[in-house]
Parts: sequence; structure tokens; C-alpha cells
Amino acid sequence: MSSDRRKPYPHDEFEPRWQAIWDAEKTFRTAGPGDADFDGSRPKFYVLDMFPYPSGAGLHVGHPEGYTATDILGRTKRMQGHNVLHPMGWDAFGLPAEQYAIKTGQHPRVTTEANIENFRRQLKALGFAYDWDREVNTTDPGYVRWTQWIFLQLYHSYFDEETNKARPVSELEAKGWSREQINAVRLAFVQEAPVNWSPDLGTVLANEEIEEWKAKGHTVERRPLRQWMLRITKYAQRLMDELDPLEWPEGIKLLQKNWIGRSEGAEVDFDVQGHKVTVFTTRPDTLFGATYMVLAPEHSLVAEITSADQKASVEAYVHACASKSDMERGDMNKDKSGVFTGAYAVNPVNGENIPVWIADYVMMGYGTGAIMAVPAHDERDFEFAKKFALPVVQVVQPTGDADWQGYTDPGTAVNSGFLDGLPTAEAKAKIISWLEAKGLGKRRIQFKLRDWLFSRQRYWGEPFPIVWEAGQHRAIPDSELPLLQPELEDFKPTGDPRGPLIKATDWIRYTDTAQRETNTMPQWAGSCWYYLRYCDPKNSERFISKEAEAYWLGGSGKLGAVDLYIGGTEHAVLHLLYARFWHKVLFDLGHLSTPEPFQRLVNQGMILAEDGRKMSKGFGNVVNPDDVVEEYGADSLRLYEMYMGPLADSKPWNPKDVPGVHRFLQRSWRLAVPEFAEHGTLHAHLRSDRPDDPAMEKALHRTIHKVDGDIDRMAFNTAISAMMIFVNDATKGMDRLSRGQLLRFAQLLQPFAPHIAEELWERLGGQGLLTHAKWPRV
RNA sequence: GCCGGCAUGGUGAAAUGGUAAACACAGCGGACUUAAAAUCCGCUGCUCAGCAAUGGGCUUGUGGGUUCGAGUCCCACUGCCGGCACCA
Repeated sequence: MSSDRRKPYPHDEFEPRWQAIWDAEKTFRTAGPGDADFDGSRPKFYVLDMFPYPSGAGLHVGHPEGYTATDILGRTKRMQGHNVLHPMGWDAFGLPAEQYAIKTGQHPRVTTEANIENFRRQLKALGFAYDWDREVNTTDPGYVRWTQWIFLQLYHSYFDEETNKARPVSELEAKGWSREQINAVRLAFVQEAPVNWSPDLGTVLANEEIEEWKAKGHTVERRPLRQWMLRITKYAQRLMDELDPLEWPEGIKLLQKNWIGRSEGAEVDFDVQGHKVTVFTTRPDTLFGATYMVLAPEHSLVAEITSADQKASVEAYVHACASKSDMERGDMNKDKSGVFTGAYAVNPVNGENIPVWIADYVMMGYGTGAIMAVPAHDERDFEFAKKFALPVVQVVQPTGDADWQGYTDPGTAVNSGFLDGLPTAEAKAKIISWLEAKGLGKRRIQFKLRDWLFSRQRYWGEPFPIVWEAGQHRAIPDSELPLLQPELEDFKPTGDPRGPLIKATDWIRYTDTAQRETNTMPQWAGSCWYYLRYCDPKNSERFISKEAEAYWLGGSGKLGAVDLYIGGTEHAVLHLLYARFWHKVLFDLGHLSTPEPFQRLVNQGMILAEDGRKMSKGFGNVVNPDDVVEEYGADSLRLYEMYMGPLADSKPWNPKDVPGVHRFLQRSWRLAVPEFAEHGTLHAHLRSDRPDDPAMEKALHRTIHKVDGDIDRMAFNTAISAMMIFVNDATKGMDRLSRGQLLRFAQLLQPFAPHIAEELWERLGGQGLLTHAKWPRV
């Protein structure tokens, strides 16, 4: 090697070295309540990443984006004297491992372990300050045990309408409720529910999965099966109300609110040939304009009320609808269809006979599965009435000169008897009072949110801690937890809708007369509470100790437990809603001290490929983080992802920009180490202390101030550019830079590029590990 | 269709209502080098006049408004991205 050759910035040497030191010394271990070295007088900061599903493809460049952001905040808070909880784990149940098992016979546990191994290696190679002693894995028996235990908390609870809280069902037993009565109110309950069943895959599918599997040539049908459900709908109002005070992006709150979908309106009872049919409407003020009624094809009264001459066509229509999924119904959006039942309903407000139809634009799962149709003031009813030549009667006078036909906004009631002349809001109030007085209806709040279908017919998931005997379900005792899956050698679907576990005949047999439930829980189960387990991951007595809960999750006087949660928007609704629901149940039952899991939520934007499209194997545009680390080092990858733009924006990957931040690190390096120096040599002027140059001092202060403020508002890109400006300035007046100034710069750089910062700190003779140093002050 | 979000140089972007384009990429010119790479220095929104130094005009998707002053606030429109989608 020629001695006049410029020494490269040796990230490939010192990055793995520091990672090994941090690992061996457990530098990022976080002491909690109960640990000898725990200092409870310090403020806590719990910063959480959305834990990954360890797929076979390994880490995606999208993962380190959020993970670097939380790492910067965690490292900064640590330097500022906080006890920082910054953990990582694995959402390790999931379909790909099971599919692989079906193909190869390889046990999903083996595949999963190997993938986790690889993910852990990749994350450690990026130098994240995780406390690896707190790693959790949702498939671990020690974790599954508590997932099942929480399920049993739900199973043993009901929602008390008086207090708006979950309570143990034992209170109902004490009041002498029967088993049937109790089963009807449990938060975890059994129901015959129509599901998307794929006979050739031998499993049910989520709505979102249907299209994907159909494209691969599999068939999917609607079929009612016995399923476990969670009564999340009881929490609809609280899930809605308690969203407001949280520090979440307004867009995400709105998404959840729309998903929960609260509507105010009324129930109205109609008489249909001696049967009472209740409809839900948000516009009871238009009752005088109801010219026909529509039932969902699945409505229980359809068969009874259908007249003899309409029987054949009604049955044909019902049959046609039954085989269609919700999605296919949606496809028929443009064209309304329906059949007259031959029956008539009496409009309670004017005694008129109106025809009763069935149509698939009315859904069984919302409201009562029946509507009063007011074609003059509802778009869908209007379309339907036009197609089938049903009468249209105006009952609202529009404000302004809009056409009344199909006018759906508020106006003034007309042709409506005692409501005439009232504005819509007052007409609503008056008709509801009238209905309530006559016993013909009542005020009602309706939510779109449905109960949560919680069972899956799969192998690689938590089995339900439930046994069946004489047609009755009951919980197994806590002492039998965890209940693990039986060992199988053949994972192929059986075609039996009870799922693959029915093959394990020994496992199923609980006693001579009792059998185990063979369904398993969905992947959501483990991710619903992992943030709780991190606080006390090894506890075998409780899912979390009272002390750990109080310190890490409570005590701040805030609504939410975790201080900051960063992750992608893809979990805006389901994961974040499910976790909130479980958290509230555990809160109600006295196990947690905050009503919400996540105080502050920040969504990172998506990292797109260079071509502006999503990264995908199919497009061949995926960037592998390992390659970037190999060429430029972990610090460069971290810095680049933070420098690309604002955290929340989606932005395309530009490989030409990576050398840009890499050059900045090189320049920082050369502030300390001469270009042609042998390993370990510093610039002469840095080998001893000397007075700080005032101009340099001023520039450094400005930088510290800017970086400090930018970290606070998570503007990492501008924090980095401030450091670039400092290094550019310092390079020009390099011999004026003092050792002390460079040490402070290393402190500032540490959260962003911890390896090079730690290395500079050591070479410049900083005290102890930089990770444990204090944050520089202006 | 409904509900969100976004729109600034060739590119990623920056800018408490106060000199638009910091920082970086790409590009151009130069230094070093036998040469290349690397590194360092300089220029770099558009446009007009000038050999030049320099000087003038324009510019934050489009059109309006509020303001002494608008990329930023308000209204309407266009385009792109995301979510929901017959929820009565």
C-alpha cells in the first residue's frame, strides 16, 4: 500500500467493532423497576417502532426509516438524562411461513427462526440502540401464554352499559344469569358468521385477501361458519371520543372515525302483514316520503312474507346473492337490482301501504338490514325507484333553487303533515318525539364498525384456550397456558372448515367427552399488546408487573401509555384500532392505568423506488439495505434516509444522493484525522487543549441550537444540513478547531451517525462511551 | 361518488406572514495528477441587454381574495397520491 494514498474513512473497520462492543457491554440495556441499577427519579421516554413481520425477503429500506427516526430521538433523550425504553421484536405468526410449510413440509417455526436471525443481524448492523434483552417474539411460548390469557380476559368479561366499561362475567353469575344469557354478552363470543371460504385453500380469507387468491386461480365463496368474534362494537363510542385528545395526525384520526362511522338517526317500526319490521334511518324527517321498503336478501322475514306468486323469483334472487362476496356486490355498484316480495308494509305515519322489495343494495350487517326508501331524497333509492318505476314523493323543499328530485341536503319539510314548514333538524327532533310517544320507534345511534371476526382456520397462530363439551364452550384454566399448537408433519389443508388442527386427534381430545377448539387467532392478536410486554418481557407471573406498568406506561398524567409510536400508515385503521380496543378492556379490568395505548403517533412516508413506483420484486427495483451498508456503511444509510426529506413524506430513493451524505461523514472524519495519517493519528492541533476560537465557537453554538430544535420537531433533514454547514465551515478553518469543539460536534452527531461519532469521541479522548455522554448545551 | 393529503429549479428539498430556492444531487469550469479515480476550489432558477464587470424583468400548479407585505392565510379550479366505497 502506497503511503501517499488517501486513507478512506474506515467505516467497514469501526462500525462492526462498535456494534460488537455495544452488544458485549449491553450498552443500550434499559434498567426498569426491580433492577438494581434502576433510577426511578429520572423521567421516562418510551419510544416505539412498529415491529416487523420477519419475512424471508429480509429488511426493506422502508424499515430503517422509522427505526432511525426513533433511534435519533431515543439516543438524544438518553443523553438528556431520560430512562429510554426503545425495544424491538417480531410479529412472527403469519401466513407466508405456513404456506412455505405446506409446500415443503418445513415446520413454520424453523422458517420463522431463520428469518428472525437474519432480521436481527440486519438491524444490529445498523447500530440501533435497542435493548435486545427486551426482544419479544409473538410465537414464543412465554408470549403466547399471555396472548391467550388476554383472550380469556375478554372471554370472561362483558360490557356493562351502565358504566360503559368491561366487567367480569362472574358478577352476572352472582346475579343468577344463565349460561346462555352470559354467552350472549361475553366480549369474546361464538357466532355463525358468513365468511370468505376457499375450498381449495382450505381456509377462510380476509376481505382484502380475496382478490389476490382469486387471481392465482383459487375459488372463494361466502359460507356461514361458526366463528369466534370480539365485541369491539361496544367500544365504538369510546374509540371515537378518546381519539380527540391524542397527539395523532388529524388524517389518521379521521380515517379511524370514518371506519367507526357514527350516524345519528332513528329506528322506525313498520307493520308488514302482522310482522314488525324495524328500519334504521338518519332522515326520520322524510318518513312521509317513504314510498317503498327494502329488506336485505338475508333478512330473516323474507321467506315468511313473500307471496306465493313471487316465491320463485325471490328465492332465485336470494340464492344469487348468497354466493357473492361483499366485494362482488360492490362491483354491481352502477346497476341496481332487486325483486318485489309481493308483501306490503304500512307506513306508520300516514297508514299508506307501500310495497316491500328485497335488494342487495341493502346490507344485513348494518342497521337492521331493512330500510324505508325515500326516493325523492336519497340517491340510491332514487336510482332504484327510477329503474323499477316506483313512486317518488317530495317531502323536503330545497334551500335555494335546487331540483327537489334527488335532493339529499337539509331543507324544509313539505307534504309531511304536522312536520310541514320545519327545517330538517327540527323536523327530525319532532318526528322522533312523535314516534317515541306512540311506541313506533326511537332515537338511535348506529355505527359502521362491525364486531371483529377473530378466528382463523390456520396452523401457525395461537390456538384458542377453549374446549367444547356437549355443544358448550368453556375456558381452560390459566394453569394450562400456554396452549401450543400440536406438532404436525403435514400442513396441507384438509378441506375441513375447522382448519388444519383437526388432524391432531390426540391434541384435540381434552377428556373423553371434551374436545379442543381447533381455530387459531389472527396475526393481529400478538401485535395488539406487544408494546406492553416490552416493559417486562420475562415476567412469568403476570403479562406485565404492576411496577413496570406504572413506571413505563402510567404516571405521566397523559391519556396514552407509549410516549411516541412511529410507523407506516398501512396500520392506520386495523392494528391501531384493535390495539386500542384491547388496551381499553385491560384498562377497564384494572390491569392498566391509562385508557389509551399510544399518546403520540407519527407516520413515516413511504420510500419509493428510483422510478417513483413502489419497490417490488416484480418491478425489480428493490434496494437492499445490506448492499448500502456494504458500500457506504450503516451511518451513511441512516443519514441518507433521514436526509431525503421530511419523515412523513413519501420520497423516491436516489442512489446518487447516498454518496452525498457519505462525503459529509468523510469530511467530518477528516476534521479529526489527517488525510495521509497512519491509523489512529490526529491532527497536531487536536493533540492538546487550547482556547476555543470565538468564530468557530459561534458557528458551533448556532449548529447545536439548530440541531436541538430540529430534533424536537423531528426535522431531521434540516438538522443534518445544519451539521453539513458546520463541517463545511470548519473544513475551511480547520486549524482553528479545538479538541473540545470537535468533541461537542461528535455528541451532536451521535444520534444520527453513532458509529463514526463514537469512534471520533474515543480517538479525541472523550470520557467513557459517547452513548452515555451528556447532550451538548448552547 | 365521498373523505383526506400534496403541488417550489434539471432532481431530493429549504423557508415563526418579511431578501424564494439553505443543504445536497446532477451539470459546467478550474486545481492536484503522466492519466484516471478520489479530493479540494468556483459557478449553477428562468429570461433580456452587454465583450465584460454589471444591470433590468419574471418566478412557488391555475384564477381570484385578505394584507404594507403571501410559497405560507381564505375561496374556486386543475392535476397527482392515499383511504372509504350502495353504511340508509
